[in-house]
Amino acid sequence: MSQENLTKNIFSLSIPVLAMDIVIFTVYKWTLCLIMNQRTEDWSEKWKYILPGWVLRSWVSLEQNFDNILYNRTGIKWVYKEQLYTFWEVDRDPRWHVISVTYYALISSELFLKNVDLTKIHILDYSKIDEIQIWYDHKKIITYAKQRLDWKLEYTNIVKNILSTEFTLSQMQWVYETILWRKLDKRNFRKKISSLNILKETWKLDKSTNRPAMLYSFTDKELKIVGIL
Amino acid sequence: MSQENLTKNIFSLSIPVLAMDIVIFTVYKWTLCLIMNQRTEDWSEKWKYILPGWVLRSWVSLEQNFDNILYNRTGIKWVYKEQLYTFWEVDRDPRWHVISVTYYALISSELFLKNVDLTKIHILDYSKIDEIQIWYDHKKIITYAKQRLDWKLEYTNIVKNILSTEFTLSQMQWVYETILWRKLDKRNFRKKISSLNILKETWKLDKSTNRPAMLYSFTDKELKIVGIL
DNA sequence: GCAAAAGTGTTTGGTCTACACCCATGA
DNA sequence: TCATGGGTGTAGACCAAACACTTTTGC
Repeated sequence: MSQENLTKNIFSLSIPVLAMDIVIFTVYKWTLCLIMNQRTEDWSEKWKYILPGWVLRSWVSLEQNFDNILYNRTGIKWVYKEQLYTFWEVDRDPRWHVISVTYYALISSELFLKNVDLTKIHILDYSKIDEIQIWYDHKKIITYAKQRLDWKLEYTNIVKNILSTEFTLSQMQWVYETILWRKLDKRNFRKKISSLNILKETWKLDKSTNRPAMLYSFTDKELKIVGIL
Repeated sequence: MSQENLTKNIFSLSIPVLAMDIVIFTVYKWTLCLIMNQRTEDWSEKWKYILPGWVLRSWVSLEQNFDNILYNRTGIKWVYKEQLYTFWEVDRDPRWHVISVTYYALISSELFLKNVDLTKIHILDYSKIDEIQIWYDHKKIITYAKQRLDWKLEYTNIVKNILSTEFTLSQMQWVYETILWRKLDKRNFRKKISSLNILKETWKLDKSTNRPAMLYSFTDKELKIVGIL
């Protein structure tokens, strides 16, 4: 059944359409970015940015659905993800009642750029989202996802899902500073991170800067609750 | 359309059934309790406890749906509520794919007992849930709700939704101790609470104990993020 | 030799914890 | 007068924040 016939049938039962939308964050060129599609509205020529997503079918769990959307749009099989919230989406066509289960995800920009076809999906600067056209209430979802991301950065080791596997402490601090949008004290940051025992030295050096810096990696593979800031 | 015909039609489209289940907590006789219905399984005579809930229809927002379930089952029009999580429910009948949007809610036992018909809905001791029969994976939902409740107790003024409008500091401390299931130091508790400026004295006395105690009420109507413990 | 980023300690103020006794009332 | 729960303060440990200079390298 086509997507269009399906939604028509769903309307006739007077039940809501169940969909999934996903918010994918990355840090690219030291800037927090979103991965989004573009679509025209049916009744106009205007292009708008829209979160990757589609209408849910049976037989597939929510997590599997996420993975399918991700793979379909980016060619990537696994990223860190977390369920965000389930929204009742109000539409301008009053026959439409969409309930959208949303997830957010983190990806390192290296992994993203290696797999993706940039003619089909776009990477856009989070700080500019107020200036661009966004599909319906997807901006509300993005704002909610950003709040959750901020919180998780402060209280867990989630940041490892945005960093590449080896990184310097300065790079890690820059990621915190760009996402949380505030300056952190270098000495206090390093002291705190090293007291948490979540990193190990690789004893390799990053020579891309003037004075070479130690490269670190995370000791734990799993998400861990730790007060970072 | 009957609920049964509706679900049959939904299956034929091979989309998941969308439902809502709600977890209602209260503190009754200094014990954390759940408000649940009872239902027999179709193919057996066994009675099991089930969370209040039903299949979602169009035209009604998620929050409105919650209020409708609450009113239908308890006769109560408003309680504090929060969306919890959206679960993909695996059932023993493989044709069934249920996606359940869950909420949790808090209510003072006075308000609950004033409105409810106890032949239609039950109040049961949270600490005994391992000993009773619970519908499918509703226990998983309850456990998740309890974690969220614990967290919110520690970091917000959410406790006011379980207490009656005027209460003594000892009553407040008892609520924390029964829900979090640990002893708190009386002096430190009172010091912390009073430093937060979230309560005001009513200058009335509770004379039900030996030495009369000051009755307090909350200054803020809204949920507020404050580190309580 | 100088520009650029890496790396490193100490002091201070605030917050958390542990802990024990007197007070007001009802029975 | 005694049993019951209400109410109060202090000392030590720990944690967070503020703050500036030296080191290593590339150019």
